[in-house]
Amino acid sequence: MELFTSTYENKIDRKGRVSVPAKFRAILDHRNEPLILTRSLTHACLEGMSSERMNQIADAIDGMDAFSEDAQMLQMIIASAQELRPDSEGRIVLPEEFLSHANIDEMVLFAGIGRSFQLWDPSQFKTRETKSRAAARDGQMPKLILKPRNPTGAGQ
Amino acid sequence: MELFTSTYENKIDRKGRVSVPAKFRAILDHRNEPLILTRSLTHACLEGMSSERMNQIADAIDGMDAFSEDAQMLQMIIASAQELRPDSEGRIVLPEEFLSHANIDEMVLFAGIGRSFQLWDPSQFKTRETKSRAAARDGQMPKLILKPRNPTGAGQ
DNA sequence: TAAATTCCCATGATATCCCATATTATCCCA
DNA sequence: TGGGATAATATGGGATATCATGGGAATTTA
Repeated sequence: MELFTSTYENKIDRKGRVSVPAKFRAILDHRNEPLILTRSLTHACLEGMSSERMNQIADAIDGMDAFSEDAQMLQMIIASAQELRPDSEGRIVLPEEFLSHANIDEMVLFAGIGRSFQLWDPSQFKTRETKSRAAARDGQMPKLILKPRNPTGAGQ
Repeated sequence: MELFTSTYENKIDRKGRVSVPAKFRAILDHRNEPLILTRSLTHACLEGMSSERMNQIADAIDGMDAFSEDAQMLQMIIASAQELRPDSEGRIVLPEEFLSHANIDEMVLFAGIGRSFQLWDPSQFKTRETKSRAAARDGQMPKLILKPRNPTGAGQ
């Protein structure tokens, strides 16, 4: 499975359009799946993913007690989701509630985080990155235990 | 598993391209995997690895609480990683943020360190090497404990 | 019908492809 | 074992393709 990696900083034009990075589009196109955006529950950013990933989240919520506080909170992820179809040039228009949630005005920073990606106001992302790197230098790195992967992907 | 060994010093041409040492390419090609570069969290250098390792990190994140601090720090690793496909001559173009992180300008030193390799500014690497060797002569040699390997390689 | 959205084409910048060449490493045979 | 032949590698540069971005025109929405 291809991963969303790296960061890209793209401009919002006067019509409100912004290019989805070609590498990200290629991953979505390759799976022939539409792009889903949601507002992050914990950060001033947006989450982008394939609809398959959104289904995984729905499945995870279905596995919980449906009336629990946790389930209801996570349902907000799905409630805020929008399917955005890029135009023939690979651009999308971010709705107003998305822009304000992430404090995005003229530039969008796309950050690949593996199975999904995030959309940030560039300066807010850079602040976060600086803090993470400082924490890493201070030895606050999380334990990372790498497991050999099943070549067939069957165990995934 | 084949190891990345030895050091190579290659030139960055006026288009910003630099040859990945053929020996390193052969290891990656052999696994048919793209090359991933990240900025080291601890040093002024870049880390090169196969995408297999990036997938392992993504798997580890999926197994964690998605909203935890730990998961977020690991996501930052993926966000700062770039997948670089060498051209038909085996060259890559190092993006600006990578060059500045490692203080690389016209030459790149590739240092094989086993399961992965590093990219350094040649003079900074040589300074490091000198210091390490001096420390070793001063008796600051770490204990090196070797274990017999499982011939099948199953135990990693 | 005015405003907003979508479609389509244009363009500059950048990255990639492809071929050429010098230099180094490897091979092979006397 | 030496040394010329051969192959692999790093490097250079022109041609081509891709990508992000811009904007006019057509279409939809309110």
